[in-house]
Amino acid sequence: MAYYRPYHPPADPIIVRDLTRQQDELRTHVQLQPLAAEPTLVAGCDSSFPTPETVLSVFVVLRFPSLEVVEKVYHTSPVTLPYIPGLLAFREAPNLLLAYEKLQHRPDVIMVDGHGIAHPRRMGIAAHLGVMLNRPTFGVAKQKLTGVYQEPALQKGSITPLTDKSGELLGEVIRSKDKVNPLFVSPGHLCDQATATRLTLACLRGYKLPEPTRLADHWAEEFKKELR
DNA sequence: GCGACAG
DNA sequence: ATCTTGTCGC
Repeated sequence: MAYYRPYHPPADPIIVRDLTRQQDELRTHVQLQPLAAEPTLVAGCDSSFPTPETVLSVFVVLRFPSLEVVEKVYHTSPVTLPYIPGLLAFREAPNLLLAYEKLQHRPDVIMVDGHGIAHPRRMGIAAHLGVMLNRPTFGVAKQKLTGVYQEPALQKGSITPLTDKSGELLGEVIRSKDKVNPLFVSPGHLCDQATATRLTLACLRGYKLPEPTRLADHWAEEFKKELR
């Protein structure tokens, strides 16, 4: 279905080199481990762009495992960087952090819209945000960034590993709903693959996207409309 | 040199 | 991500 291949405009090589080094430094702080305890509050976050020069980030907090919404906030800032594959965090994380600060509740774990360690340098936006906040995070992406995998069975719940060419596990490809494109789930920080996958499945409610990201996606779209 | 390329 | 209508399939 990918009739057109996205064209990625050339990015300033100086900026790319600097940000890439920052990722390598941040990477040394990442820790993959099970959560200290079963979560009570799970957050979801996502960003939208009301205008090409404005970022709008949303955070929603849900009680777990009931998934009832307990809070939702958003924040907007001017865009400072274009989208560059692999450097998404530097474009969206700063504003996500500002939105996070507005929360009255402290989520036990955060589900991020994007990859965790399933990244060329193992520093996707979920891992990046986790290190910045020093909080548990994992990523749920709709498209692959890097790695290889076999298509999971068409039935909901089917899972396949996402690995790099050397066989290292980067994440898991999950069919969250019958016959819909699978999701790419990977740990970010202070979380492990088993936990990320387990929570993703526990947050499904009949839709392709797990509730935290689905609702964050929804509100990112709603708040965007309100701003125009 | 040729593809791949989160949101 | 964003623009943007109808349409095919379950």
